Amino acid sequence: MEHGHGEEVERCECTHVHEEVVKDVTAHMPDDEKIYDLADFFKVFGDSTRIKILYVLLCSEMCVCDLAETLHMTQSAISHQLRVLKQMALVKNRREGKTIYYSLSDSHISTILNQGLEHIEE
Amino acid sequence: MEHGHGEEVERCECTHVHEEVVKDVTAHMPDDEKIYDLADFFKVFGDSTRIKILYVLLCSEMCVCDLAETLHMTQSAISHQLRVLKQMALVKNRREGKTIYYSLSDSHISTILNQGLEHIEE
DNA sequence: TGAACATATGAGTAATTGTTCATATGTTCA
DNA sequence: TGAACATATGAACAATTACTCATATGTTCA
Repeated sequence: MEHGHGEEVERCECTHVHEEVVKDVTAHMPDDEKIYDLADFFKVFGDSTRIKILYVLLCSEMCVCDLAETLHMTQSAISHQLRVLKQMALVKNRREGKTIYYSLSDSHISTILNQGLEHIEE
Repeated sequence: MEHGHGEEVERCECTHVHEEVVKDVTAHMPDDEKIYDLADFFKVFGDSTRIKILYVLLCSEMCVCDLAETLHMTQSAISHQLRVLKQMALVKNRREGKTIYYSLSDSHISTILNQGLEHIEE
């Protein structure tokens, strides 16, 4: 049983592909670009330092310095991670003199964190 | 103004820590272990191959071979990722002869994916 | 203006991770 | 039983990533 695309590299050796299902599912998949964006989005949640930062900001707006103190990490490490969170539009900041205060910029965040918690708690 | 823990390494040079806020927030943080589990959970969603697999399975139960065909990837690569998804209890499988069918094992998954989509679509 | 402070950032490094390749495990059927 | 098939897995490698260190940017205040 041929797969019908001789010009492509053969990826799968199985001879019994269920072609209808494959076609059907393929038709209902989100665009590749959207998939990559989604993965990048969740990647941001896939680091404990960033999760901690989000939980802190869920509780209170905070400056970089206090975040570092709270999480027992260097100012630089926190600053780097805040940059990642900001790029993904999860946090925003405002300046007050020398100090820069960060806060959550999206209301989905607690929902997403809670869904995650529900899962890992079975 | 001392921070009051001389035995610890000094992580933050700022001299103006807002101690009350730090204390308050610290008291309301989830356990470290839970934070790590959460990060590990979201890490699983932070890869486009795994996201694709989840979207496929959201649509239909499927064998490893068909997944590889659908996503244009090797059987081995898919199998490795299915292992990760299974360890996180996101997918389950059943055997039927030589074939092993995978399907979603958790109803939160579509909710979580949708929350992510909502965010990246602004 | 210049010193002190709060934050940001680039380069370097160690650790993690996704894929490939080769091969092992487990099932069916002649 | 042994050949063919479907899936799983370990080792190796390339790419990514989180942190550190040094330093740059930007603000305040004397």
